[in-house]
Amino acid sequence: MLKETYRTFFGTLNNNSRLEIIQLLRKNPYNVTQISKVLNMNQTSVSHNLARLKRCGFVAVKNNGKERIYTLNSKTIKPLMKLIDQHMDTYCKKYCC
Amino acid sequence: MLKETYRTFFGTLNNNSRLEIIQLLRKNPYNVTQISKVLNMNQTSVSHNLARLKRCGFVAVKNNGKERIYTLNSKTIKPLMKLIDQHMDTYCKKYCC
DNA sequence: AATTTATATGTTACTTATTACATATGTTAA
DNA sequence: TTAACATATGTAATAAGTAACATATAAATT
Repeated sequence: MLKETYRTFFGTLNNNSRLEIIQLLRKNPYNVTQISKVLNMNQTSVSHNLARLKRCGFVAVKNNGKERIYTLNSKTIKPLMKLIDQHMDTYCKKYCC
Repeated sequence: MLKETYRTFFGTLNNNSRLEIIQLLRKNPYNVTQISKVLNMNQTSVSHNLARLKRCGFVAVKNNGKERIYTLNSKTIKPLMKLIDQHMDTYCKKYCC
């Protein structure tokens, strides 16, 4: 059902840890340990959150030996985040928060 | 803080009632009672949710006598929803849900 | 000015999500 | 083949969000 798909989509984005991961991956691809260290999150939390991001097509992963390198979806999520930043610049200073 | 702004933004979208309201307002502006009837939600719930949507710049409101007519932000939220629909079309059938 | 209609707000029981623990799996190197 | 490193998954206490009640405000009609 469409409604549930939206919920999965936005539920995925509505989380500090996942947003921090997304912001990091906007710059560069990283593996789990790197994300974990840079963001000062424990590894299991990073893995759980990456699993959810992957399930929704926000990130893709490729294996490199024992590492797994995560990349942000540049076709849809990168431009989406840009559009959202624009909305926040224009509206969220006045109305939100 | 930026992180909190994102949370407010996505938290607003991560809710069935508010998503239904947004989908309805993508078609047309409506007043509270109309939204309430069409979506079969109680009025207080609709008002609470519209208040949050307004706080974040998702909707605008104008008074018409005792009615208040709510309009979806056509500059940012309409195109945003379109982009999200595109992402879901491409990725969410395979990965999500 | 009292009544009706339209909308907004305060509060709380209940539902849902998150985080972090313990632990499992998978890969490489000695 | 076992030790070490990298990542994933199951589970549960805790934290956060939701819905719906009661009630307040505001405009128009009588």
